[in-house]
Amino acid sequence: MAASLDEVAARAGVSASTVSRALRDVPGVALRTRERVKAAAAEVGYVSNVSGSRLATGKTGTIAIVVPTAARWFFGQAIAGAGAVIRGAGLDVLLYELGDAAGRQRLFAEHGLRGRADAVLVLSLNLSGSETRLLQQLGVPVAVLGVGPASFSSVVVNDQLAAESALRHLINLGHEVIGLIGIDNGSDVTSGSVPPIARVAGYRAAVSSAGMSLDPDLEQLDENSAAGGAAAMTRLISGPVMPTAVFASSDEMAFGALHVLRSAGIRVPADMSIVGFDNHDFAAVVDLTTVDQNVLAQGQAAARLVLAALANPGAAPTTASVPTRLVIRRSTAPPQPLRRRLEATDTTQN
Amino acid sequence: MAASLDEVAARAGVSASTVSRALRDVPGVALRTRERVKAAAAEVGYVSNVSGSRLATGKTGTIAIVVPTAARWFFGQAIAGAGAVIRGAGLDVLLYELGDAAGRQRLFAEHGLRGRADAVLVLSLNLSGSETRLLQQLGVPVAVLGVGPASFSSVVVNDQLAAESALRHLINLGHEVIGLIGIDNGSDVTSGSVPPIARVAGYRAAVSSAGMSLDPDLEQLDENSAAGGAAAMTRLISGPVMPTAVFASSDEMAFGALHVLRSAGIRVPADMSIVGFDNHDFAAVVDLTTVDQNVLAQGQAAARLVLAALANPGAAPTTASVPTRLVIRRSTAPPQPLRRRLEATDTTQN
DNA sequence: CTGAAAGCGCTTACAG
DNA sequence: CTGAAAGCGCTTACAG
Repeated sequence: MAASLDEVAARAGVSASTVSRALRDVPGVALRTRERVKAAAAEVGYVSNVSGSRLATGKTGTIAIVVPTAARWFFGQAIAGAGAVIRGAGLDVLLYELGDAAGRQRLFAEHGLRGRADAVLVLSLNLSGSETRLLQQLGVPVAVLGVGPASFSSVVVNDQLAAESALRHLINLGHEVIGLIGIDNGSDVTSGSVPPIARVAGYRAAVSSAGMSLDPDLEQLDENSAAGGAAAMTRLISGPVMPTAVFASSDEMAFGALHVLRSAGIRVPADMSIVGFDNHDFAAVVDLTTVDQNVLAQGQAAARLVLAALANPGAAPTTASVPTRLVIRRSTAPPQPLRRRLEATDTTQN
Repeated sequence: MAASLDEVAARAGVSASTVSRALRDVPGVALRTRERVKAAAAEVGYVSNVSGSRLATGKTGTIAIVVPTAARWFFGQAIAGAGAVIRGAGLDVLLYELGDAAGRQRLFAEHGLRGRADAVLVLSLNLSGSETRLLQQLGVPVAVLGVGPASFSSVVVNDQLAAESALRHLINLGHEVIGLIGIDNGSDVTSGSVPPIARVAGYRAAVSSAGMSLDPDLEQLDENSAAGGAAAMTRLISGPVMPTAVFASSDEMAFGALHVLRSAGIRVPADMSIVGFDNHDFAAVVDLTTVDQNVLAQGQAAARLVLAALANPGAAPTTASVPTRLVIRRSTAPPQPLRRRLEATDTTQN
């Protein structure tokens, strides 16, 4: 059904070699010849057979994106960002979702990627030593989104500093008892490796340097989801010491936390301030003060890194850093004087 | 660097043909020979070169998923569902995000898909006649998620019936003035084709058959996002007639609407009931009554359809229907008696 | 600037 | 059950 190179050659009255060269715009073909060939190709609706050219060139024209799942906000954004850059460069994207531990094992152990892509982009996965080795054995450029092995280019965000700035905002507002809702990745492959530790470190650093003491009861970890955030906030507001402000390590967790506060009659920000992390699409809708990390831009940057490595195979791996910024909305305010807080609490208990 | 078929053949002391047959588990190879070949392949770490086999067989071992963007909840779910089924069948997924109108044009007009995949899965796109024709000319099975041309298999949801059931719930609760927040896709390619019209039709059918009259002021369309939902709800509560309940055509719109109600001091469900559509991950968190449409399952079903078409090329296109169900949460309740409503409104205005 | 030929790494009738 | 040979549709030195 599809026309072949030879048909175009016959129609244009040249050899297949010339057709090949003319159509790919490689230099060394007379302008008139090139035009004649292109016209002939258009007439028969010729489309180059990718399998043929891949075999001949050894290039697949494809970049693999490896991701825990496409079904979560963060990864959807990252895929979209990286995908746009990749397609902009004329390459295809092959999407590998790990799904679960078995899927992860399968992809890495069984050479699932071998020969299928010219480069691979790993999004937010804590790569094990053996996984890193398997990726290296692929013999193609690899870039990662998030902290990765030194042998790969990477795109990072300074999570600790970003968390510190969020905390400082709370501290400058006058808060003296600040809780943390942190991410506990557990063994869930789909949760990726949103650097939870760096954000906790930022919380602790800011709290300590403000002269406040760290209290384990004020640090509640849970799974990175609205439900996890709700559970963590429930523990905070029923714990031994009630914070006047909370830093949540992700917006999704903050959303769940906000809901618990609302159900409990605890007003935001009057009775409790809350800051998230992400600047998720819904953060603006619920007026959540949050740390913006432009995930789309991170995906784009990662794709550019891998494209650069493809263009310049010898180059050393580089690390690109995407800036974050605090977005102030209406979920943060100075703490209320104690009396008003108690009154508000009484009202709630009616 | 990678070992070739011939190396394995030499090592196992057989011909390349036999290696090829043995490794792919095609019948007609002596058991002992097969084992010897597999052992030799394992020893040299042989991995079949996909370009070579693709050219020889004409099969790519790949299914293309065409989607407006991976950066929206609905499509992330659908990609994950379809992807799991496709990978389960041992095939790769090639992801084509349209991005914008230009990207859409490029993919369809420039034979972007030709020869790259054994089948294509189109997720929620209103295909034009020429796009349909171009897909047919690909000569591979095509399946769509959502309403599509009769020549392709499709997975649908009965949007009208689902909307009607949501409305009936509101009507049975005693609501007599019910607003609609509908989806206005406009010209945004990334919004896909969530069948907005069918949901509006369901709203109208239920309202009419309950003996209530349709009022254009009660139908507010906007873009399918939290911001759009917020804008539409703002118009509803500042319009000539104040509804006691609202049906939102998507959960994202409902989230925005809920936020506006909260800001306005209109209590849900005491002063206003609201039903969404999707059963988005966050719906449970905000206690939103909604129509569950299992998008993951829709993606899986679409992938199964395309796999079936691949296995049985002659078969006629089929349509699979994924059931929806109303999930009752705490955003719906009977309307308050008029007096209490007025009191509540007064309080708000203080 | 152009063409004939070899080759990319497999698979598959065909023959034995 | 096994092997030699042709072929899948391109690209690319090489020669002219």
